[in-house]
Amino acid sequence: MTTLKDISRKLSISVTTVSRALNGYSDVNEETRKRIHKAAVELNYRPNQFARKLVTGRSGLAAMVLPDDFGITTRAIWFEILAGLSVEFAKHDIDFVLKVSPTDQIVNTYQRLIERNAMDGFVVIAALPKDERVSLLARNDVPLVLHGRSEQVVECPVFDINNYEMMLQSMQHLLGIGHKRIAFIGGPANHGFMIDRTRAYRAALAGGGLPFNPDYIACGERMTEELGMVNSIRMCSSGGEAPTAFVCGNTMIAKGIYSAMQVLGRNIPEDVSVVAHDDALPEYRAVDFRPALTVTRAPLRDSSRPLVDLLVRRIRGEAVESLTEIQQAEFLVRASTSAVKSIA
Amino acid sequence: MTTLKDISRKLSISVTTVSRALNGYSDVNEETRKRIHKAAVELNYRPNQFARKLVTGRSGLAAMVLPDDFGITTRAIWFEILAGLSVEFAKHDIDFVLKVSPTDQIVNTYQRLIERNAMDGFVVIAALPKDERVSLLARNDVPLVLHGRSEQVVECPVFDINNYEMMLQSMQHLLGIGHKRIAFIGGPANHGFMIDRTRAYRAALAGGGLPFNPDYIACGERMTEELGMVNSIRMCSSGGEAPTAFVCGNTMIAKGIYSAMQVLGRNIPEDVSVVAHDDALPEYRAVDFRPALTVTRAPLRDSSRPLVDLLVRRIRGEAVESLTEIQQAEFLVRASTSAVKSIA
DNA sequence: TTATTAATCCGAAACGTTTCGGATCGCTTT
DNA sequence: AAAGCGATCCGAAACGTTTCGGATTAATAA
Repeated sequence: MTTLKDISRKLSISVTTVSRALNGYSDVNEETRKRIHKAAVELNYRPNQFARKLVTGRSGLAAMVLPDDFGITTRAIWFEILAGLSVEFAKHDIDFVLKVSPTDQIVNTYQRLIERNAMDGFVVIAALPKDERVSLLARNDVPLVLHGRSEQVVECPVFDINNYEMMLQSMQHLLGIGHKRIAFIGGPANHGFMIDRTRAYRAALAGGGLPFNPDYIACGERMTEELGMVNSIRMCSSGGEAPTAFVCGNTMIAKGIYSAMQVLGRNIPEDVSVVAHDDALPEYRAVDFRPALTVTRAPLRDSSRPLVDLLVRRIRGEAVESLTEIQQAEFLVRASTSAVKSIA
Repeated sequence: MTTLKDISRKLSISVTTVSRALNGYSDVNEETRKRIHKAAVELNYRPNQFARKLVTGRSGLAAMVLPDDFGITTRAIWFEILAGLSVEFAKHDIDFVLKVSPTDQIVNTYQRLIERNAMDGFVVIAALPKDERVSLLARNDVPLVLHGRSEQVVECPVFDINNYEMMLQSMQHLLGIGHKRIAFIGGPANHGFMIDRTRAYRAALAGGGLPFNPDYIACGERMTEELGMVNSIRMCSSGGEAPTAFVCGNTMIAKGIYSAMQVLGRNIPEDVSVVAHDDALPEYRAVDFRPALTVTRAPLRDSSRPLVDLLVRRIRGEAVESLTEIQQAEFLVRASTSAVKSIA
């Protein structure tokens, strides 16, 4: 543990100057700066972040709070996000702390964390339209970055993918090849991204002169294979006409639909087309589906960097107005979609 | 942000006494202690852990370093572990920081973390017989707790499950109902737990007077469905006699075997018995297998508490000798195992 | 020559704790 | 009456930074 004082002593230079040299202030001679840097590496100096925090207020810690029932989707996804955040924060010399809390205690957990005043910032995932976490943090003036747009007007950086246009694109593809009965199996109805996608779904139907059929839309808290399976089976086997195409909130849902169609003896894409949004989870690779899955693709891993960058810039004090980033998903047509057969 | 000084001022009591009262020292009058506690909650006092760290050396931070290729198994498992650790550490007022690092940089990452001197301790998972991480940490005298026994004699707390006896139990069950050709599909050969299980596998065979057939044992870096699938198919379709029973390193491998047996047209348990070790991952529930899977069960989630407890006790300075804990797995016989048919 | 200025440097205070080494006071022993 | 003791309290230093407000020197401008 070498300290500023050690360097100071060794070089007979004041602690002040050593500190200023190391922090790149302009009022230190270039030559002494070099000596100081040299001594610093020789002595293997590492600034004590706790001492620094005491005076600057910055701790070099950022956190994320997760519900212990894992919400929206599966563990694998969360891990993907966590891993990405950890490495991105590391690039900024920030340690990433993970808090897991009972779902009904999430807000309390935030409250305690805010009081302790140890975190430089938070990343908040899966924004709800009115998000209590967000308002709590914003009210206490602690930096946060939001994944997904929240309806409430808050002063905080936001990262999101273009859910609306993404969905529009999928729909227009299907409409363009003649589909008239298109179902949408999505996620939790109250989440921002689902609201956007639903809006786009309805807009696309309207644009194509098609009616909105409430039986053709399914929501669910957890976007799993099961959700895709049970809902697609239900839609295909209820009295009315079955959909000729499905749009899925993610690839797991699509996987469920694939299984369901196999059970029902319908072929993809001859009988049913399938499109999904692809977060690029390594465990559900769209190209490995048989037939390969047509998707809008926006790798979840790619969201870590913008999230962290935005948060860091907010912590550094940049104006919030400039801190919004929307990622465009790419549209990849593969073998799971084809023109509708006119026999319908 | 209220500080000791605020309480001190409000009560006209020295900062020293306030500090000592709050920390439970005996040299403060019971009545003043009460006044101080009252004022502390009124002012919503939260000790500044950074100031504290400066003088005590304890930061209230513990970390785990993971490889970015996730090693041994799937993301879901890691998340299970992380979540458990986070909530257990929280009970001790310790923040859990997650570091993800390129696999070939793991040791460097530890090195830097040690130099920065910011973590009170580390939890190290999946011990190798000679584990560089462990020796590095131990050499620098930083507290760690080990999951899985390491061969090298280090002074550090260890938590593990009884891999050897567990395996013995599975084998004896199979031997007891008449199986003579028992295969073992495990995990990465160099890991401690795999070594223990392999030893038990061979010991059980020897105990039953059976030969060790190297074709009947399969290792693999990642304990996935695929591993179970390809190896069981290979074993069943090579020239010699097929195994009548499989012991699996985890339930994912078992799942792979189930699929493989279906493909090969063999029935479980009529043609083939299957036993697995069950970490109790919510996504692979042994009771939901068809037929339900016989297992040795030791929920991974249950390991968080002992791990954290051991580490905290080590940090507090308890003698390392007392800090070893071995969890006994329970053996649950279900429908996937039955007496061997004599037709073989 | 003297006043300004630019380039360097530094002392001391501050951040919020903990802890060492007493100090005070009233009682009990000798 | 002096000494000793237990119960309470406290001042000041220390932990390792950053930063405010100068101080010093030499060169430049008046």
